[in-house]
Amino acid sequence: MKPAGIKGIADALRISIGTVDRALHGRSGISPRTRELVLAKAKELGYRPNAAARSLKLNRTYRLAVYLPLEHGAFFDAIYQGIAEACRATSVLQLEPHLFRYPRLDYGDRQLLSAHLQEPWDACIVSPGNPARIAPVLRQTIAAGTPVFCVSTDAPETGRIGAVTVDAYTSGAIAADLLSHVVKTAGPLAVITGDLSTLDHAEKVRGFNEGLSRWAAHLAPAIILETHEQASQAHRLAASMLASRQRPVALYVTNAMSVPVLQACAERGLLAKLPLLTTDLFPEILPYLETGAVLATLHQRPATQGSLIVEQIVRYLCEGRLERNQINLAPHLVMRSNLELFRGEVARATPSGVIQPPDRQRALTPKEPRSLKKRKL
Amino acid sequence: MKPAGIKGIADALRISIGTVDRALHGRSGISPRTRELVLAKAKELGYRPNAAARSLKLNRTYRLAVYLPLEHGAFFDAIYQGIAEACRATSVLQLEPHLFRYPRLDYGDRQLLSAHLQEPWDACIVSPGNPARIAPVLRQTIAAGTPVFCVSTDAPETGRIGAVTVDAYTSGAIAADLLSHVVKTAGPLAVITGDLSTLDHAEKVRGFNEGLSRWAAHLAPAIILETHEQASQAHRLAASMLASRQRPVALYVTNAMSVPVLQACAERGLLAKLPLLTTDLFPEILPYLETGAVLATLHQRPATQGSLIVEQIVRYLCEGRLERNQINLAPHLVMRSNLELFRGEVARATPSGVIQPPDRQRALTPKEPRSLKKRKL
DNA sequence: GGAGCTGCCGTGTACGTTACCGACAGCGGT
DNA sequence: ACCGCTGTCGGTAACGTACACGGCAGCTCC
Repeated sequence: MKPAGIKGIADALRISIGTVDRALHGRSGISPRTRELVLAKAKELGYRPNAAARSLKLNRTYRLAVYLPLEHGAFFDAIYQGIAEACRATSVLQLEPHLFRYPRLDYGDRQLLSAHLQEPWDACIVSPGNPARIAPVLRQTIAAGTPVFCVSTDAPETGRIGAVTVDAYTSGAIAADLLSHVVKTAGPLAVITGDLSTLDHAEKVRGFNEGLSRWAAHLAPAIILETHEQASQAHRLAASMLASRQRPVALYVTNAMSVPVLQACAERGLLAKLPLLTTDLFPEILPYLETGAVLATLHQRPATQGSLIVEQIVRYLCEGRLERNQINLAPHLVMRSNLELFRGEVARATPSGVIQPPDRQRALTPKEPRSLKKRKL
Repeated sequence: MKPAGIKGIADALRISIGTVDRALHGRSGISPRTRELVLAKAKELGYRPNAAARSLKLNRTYRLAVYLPLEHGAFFDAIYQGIAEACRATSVLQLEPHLFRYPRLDYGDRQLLSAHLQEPWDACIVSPGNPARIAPVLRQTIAAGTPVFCVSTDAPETGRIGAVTVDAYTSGAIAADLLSHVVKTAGPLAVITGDLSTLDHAEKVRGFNEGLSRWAAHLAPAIILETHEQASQAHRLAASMLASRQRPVALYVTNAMSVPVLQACAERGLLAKLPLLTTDLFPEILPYLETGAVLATLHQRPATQGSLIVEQIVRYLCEGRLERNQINLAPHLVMRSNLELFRGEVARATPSGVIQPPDRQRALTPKEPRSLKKRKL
């Protein structure tokens, strides 16, 4: 009826629970024959370890290393908020998150991870902006015994245990889908993105373009502008594009550079005229959403991603494996009509964009020259 | 540093753990003075009961009564799927959900709940279609010691412990928001709804109308059609409306009666012409979404609601209270562009629309005459 | 004044698991 | 024959909590 415990197996085989424990957990000091017998009986009786008893016995705090970039502060702050919140809410075992931040999406993560290779972390969370670049270090970390979990972006080929992402391709496709219905006049569309060498942005652009070609034959293919994550450049590019002869009929901003772009629109009096789609939800964008100047923003639900990855970690630490090792979330479409429901998720981050845990916080200072950013990938 | 256990309090006061236990759990056999001392020390030391030890000690299965209507089968099936899934996934304590179904949203729930008043349920989940009508029974249930949780719709004035809902008003508002951008030609809008006496539908219509007046001055106020949850009537009403002189320029279906309405549209060759918004995600609607005949559907995330309410129950059973007793979810907007991400959530329900747990399943047969539906409320 | 009762409190056991200690057989070496 | 070593297994304390049981005062009552 009910699944037998370790004692049930021991009684059924007339051996001691110590032997059963050795067999089930691959410990040494047991003959291969006995191990086979125990494992067979365990499967027969449907053994499921009692998580409560286990976490009671080995009552330790699990140390969780979280590596997030300082770039896109508000977004990654919200991810860490979700992580910390979930760690606090977990009742079955106590998790202690430690945050480490590095300067940019594509630089600094490897140094931090390498430095921690010898330390006894129970799990670590990374956000691999450039999966291929960081893969070797992740493989080393896994080989050293620390399970790796990915959030926001994924690196599946490294053997990471679990991942929570939002589908970047779908984000782009949704943007195209919406604009295909809203934009009736023919004309070019514009995509303002960060850096196409970043997987996330490339996927969004791909989804947007494929969506356009499928659903919006009346619209010209999109103009792609790369801001390289600099506000001044974003403003300059947007302004010059809006002043040009080939003015776009709608805009889609795939990164957090919405505000300078919106300012450029406002300067030319196009705020109410031009359908605008943005990405993420942060305080500065709220007024634009409320007035309808921004049609919708593609909310990547960072807090949800953070709490889900912790949920995966808990499950992995308890059961030793994951049935679904990748969770692909749908981005939420936030508009003036449902904005109220998301107010709780915005602007809970610290103003500075840096979260300082009381115990240990190390932020790497950028020493590597900027030119190293261009890699062969 | 770390929160003290029951032993820590006992040592600090130089008394036994038995006495501390009596004080903390309000048991008899302790003097008021000692109890005060213990409670004060517990607060001072920041006592947090060890969930693992507790659930190990009282290693019982909690019995969970789930009351859901047979009407709108697919939707409530999905809620139960979410509940059952979450019960299985809970490692800290074992939950055993028992499903009871009653014929209609507005009839049959009271009888089931009344009949169970004397039974020892550890918690129950209800979906109060008409909160005012069922409130007395819920109050009785709570008074009898069974904590009540609401899903899909809420009855906050009854003293229920927790609730998970999607914001019906926002669903309507989102529909209006979308149509305000998509529909450029002036004309009336049509809302096909169930029964305006149901709170859920009334709220959606209210949200839709207020959204229209705020954001779509160019569109005439909506025509409201009540289907009373009958497919034939839905088809008839939609067909006659589409044939009338005042043909609407867009449709919004707030209940699960989309398919007959869509068929009526198809019969008049309006499928590609008329912007259509629907509610919920079920297998029959998938082709319409794929082709773009349905612009978007407002997915009320029944599985998510189910798993979240179980999460609330677990938290309540472990900690004795809830910090947030109401969770208001945002509906997901499912369109052709993000449909793929939701395929896993659709059509996992049993074909008959009735889930039969192996042990005990009682479905009330409708005996009460239909006329009783009209109550003074 | 002892029996019986009540109020208050300490002690012990059990929950299922992990980790460690020690028992015991078998073996080779001295 | 004794020692030491290895491989295999049994036994058991302990994790923090819940709860039953028993003890010890103080009291009443015949």
